[in-house]
Amino acid sequence: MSDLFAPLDDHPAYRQIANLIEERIVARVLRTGDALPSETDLARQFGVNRSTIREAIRELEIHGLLGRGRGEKRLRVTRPEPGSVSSGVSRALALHDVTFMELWEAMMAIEPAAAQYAATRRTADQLRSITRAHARFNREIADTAATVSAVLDFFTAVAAASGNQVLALSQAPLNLLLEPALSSIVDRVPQARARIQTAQGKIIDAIKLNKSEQARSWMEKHIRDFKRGHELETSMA
Amino acid sequence: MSDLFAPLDDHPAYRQIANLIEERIVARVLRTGDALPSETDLARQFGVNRSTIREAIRELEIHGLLGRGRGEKRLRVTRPEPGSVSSGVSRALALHDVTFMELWEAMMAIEPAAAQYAATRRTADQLRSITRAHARFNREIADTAATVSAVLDFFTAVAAASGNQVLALSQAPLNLLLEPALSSIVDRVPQARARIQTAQGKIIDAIKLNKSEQARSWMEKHIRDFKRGHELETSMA
DNA sequence: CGTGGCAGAATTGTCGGACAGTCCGATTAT
DNA sequence: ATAATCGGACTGTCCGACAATTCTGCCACG
Repeated sequence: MSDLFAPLDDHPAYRQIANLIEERIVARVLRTGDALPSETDLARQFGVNRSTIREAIRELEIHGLLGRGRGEKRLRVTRPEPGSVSSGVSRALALHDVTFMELWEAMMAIEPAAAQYAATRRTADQLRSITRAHARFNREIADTAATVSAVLDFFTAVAAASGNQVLALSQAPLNLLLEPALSSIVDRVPQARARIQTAQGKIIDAIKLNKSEQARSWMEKHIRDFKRGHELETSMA
Repeated sequence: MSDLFAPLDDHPAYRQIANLIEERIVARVLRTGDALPSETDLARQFGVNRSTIREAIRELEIHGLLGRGRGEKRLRVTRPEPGSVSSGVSRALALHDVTFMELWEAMMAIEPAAAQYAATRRTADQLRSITRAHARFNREIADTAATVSAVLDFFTAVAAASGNQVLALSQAPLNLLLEPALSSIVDRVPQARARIQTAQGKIIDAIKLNKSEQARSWMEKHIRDFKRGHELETSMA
């Protein structure tokens, strides 16, 4: 199984430094909100050139571990938000030519679970977020883009209300993948809007009344509908 | 909903360049396997300094869109693999203090689905990967770390066999989060090994015989066991 | 006492150039 | 044809520099 010699990979300095800083952040030595030392200072501490430091921080910045408020110069330690991570995942998936079926299967696994937990754990505030997305969906009947965006917001709000960060973070990338497919469906399948509206309403009712089983099963129906919509849409292409 | 003025964010040059190159990659102008022009050349084309180019490339390299084979100098376009993306996700989750219950709920959503699809779609090769992980688990009864790693490999192999890249990519980060918790369980709950062994065996049988419902339900049992194990383990801490 | 404004220090983004180590390709030797 | 060799190309790292912007301490003023 294992060879006698492993291929040695020499990590360039900027990668090592990135890892070192990351360690400190994950170990909470550098806590969220703390400002990072200046690039010059870091260069001195690590005994490398500022250019090298810059390449290292770029890595952490991209991972969302470092960031800065708008118009702020110094970097500070931040906690990566779902959005910053999910874009990376969905770009990866896009490049792998994900099919609608793959996406759909994943949604069938994740969204109903999220709805179920949302029904038992949602706060009043989270419920409001969900209804707000639903209201926006009802309002934006004309504009396809706005409609789609409201649907995605609905999913995001439900996932957030599940009180489960892992589910929320797993759900986030699905949205970005769903967007183009959903646009076509909404555009070309007339009955789609009405069905989405009904389903969202039922899901909200269940979540409001803490009926987890109902929330789950309505979300399942809702997602199933997407498959039907997609089949209709492709058949009329 | 939308303010009158959006906060304008000036994109630094290295970010713009990164986006430009990324566009070309996503649009398949630069295709997988193609070698990227040299840094000097890119600097000339974009009319910026090589340092700037380097910071831009770093971004794409981290996202897994660029990479180089071992001991290769030139960068080439690559497709991001689950591993490269998942580490980012799980780091994000780790920083958010994910609880075992959150992780467990997500596993309950994803792993049974993966097992189910694996049972209907696995190739002979993928089945071999799964059995190999199982065999390694059986062999490594002494070393906790090796045992845990074999369990994680089992999950990875099943997810890969599901033939669904979205599920596979959603599953990957869970492994990294599971590792520490599973180590404790394996270390301190004596019956854990036996139960894992049984469950893996049943799952493999079901996948081998293309019995998707059985694969799903055994995977569910398997994951449920983790919760029991975790409860036992914490109660004896 | 709080507020606003200002000069100077600090910091980032970008630039130019430089050099050692290593990889690649072509040429030459076996 | 295969193996050794050599020069060019490229990356990783360093140095030094400068404009633009932000931060900070200080001072005047209401």
